[in-house]
Amino acid sequence: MRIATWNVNSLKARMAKVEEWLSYAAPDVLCMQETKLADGAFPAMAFAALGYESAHHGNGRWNGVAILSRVGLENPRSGFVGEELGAIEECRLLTASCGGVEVTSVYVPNGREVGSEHYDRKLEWLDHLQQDLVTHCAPEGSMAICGDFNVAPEDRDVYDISKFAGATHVSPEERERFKALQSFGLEDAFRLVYPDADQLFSWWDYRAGDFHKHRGMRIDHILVTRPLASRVTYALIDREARKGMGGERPPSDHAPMLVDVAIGPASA
DNA sequence: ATGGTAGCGCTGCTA
Repeated sequence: MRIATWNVNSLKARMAKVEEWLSYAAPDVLCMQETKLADGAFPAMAFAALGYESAHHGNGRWNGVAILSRVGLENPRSGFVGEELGAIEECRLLTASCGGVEVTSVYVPNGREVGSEHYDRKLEWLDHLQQDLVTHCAPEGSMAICGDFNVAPEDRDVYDISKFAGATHVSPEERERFKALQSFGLEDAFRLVYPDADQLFSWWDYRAGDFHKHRGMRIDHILVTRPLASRVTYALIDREARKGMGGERPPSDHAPMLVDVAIGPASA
């Protein structure tokens, strides 16, 4: 089974690129973030025509998460467990059962600046995610939590740690919470395949030519429980998909990431 | 170089 995640930065602006990417990357499951769509505007029919069932959770202007699956999609549910109408999670969390795997599409708050109220909300949001996992999920099951975590787990996951002094995405508090997810029983699928690779990124600022200067961060992750981790055969951050073509605008500030797990109908 | 770009949507916010 090929599981992928992509922060598309507006599905409305990116639909053609997403369809193109589906056709050549051929994931069985794709988690998207920042669709920036209301549920009623989500192009479920277009994805169905490509063979994908889908679920979407969005309010419109900001955030918005989705799951596409061509190996079945059952029991979609959004938000934190027991939460009233997404008051805390803000259309950033969606889970569904896809081909025997509990798949979550997650878009963690950015945090803006360390010490700001937005930063505090980011930490609280990550605590909520952890609490839901501990209370309602079993690490011995088959789970994949995929998305934009807005956390670079290690110094080697940013282009120059000295440029990030006091910045979000690398603070000890954020990294502690990322490690807590791992302690629950979730493994960073990228690191299973590339334990020694440095300077491989999933996001580059649109500004100042950062992409072409290789100034990025690895903040998009696929975390898998051990039954899946033991069957991971391949992983890739598709940097090519971040390039603009022939002077076009770049497709998103994030590259898609995928992982192959040797289970299910599409196993390698 | 405390700059810079993209998306939404029409003013400034979010990233």
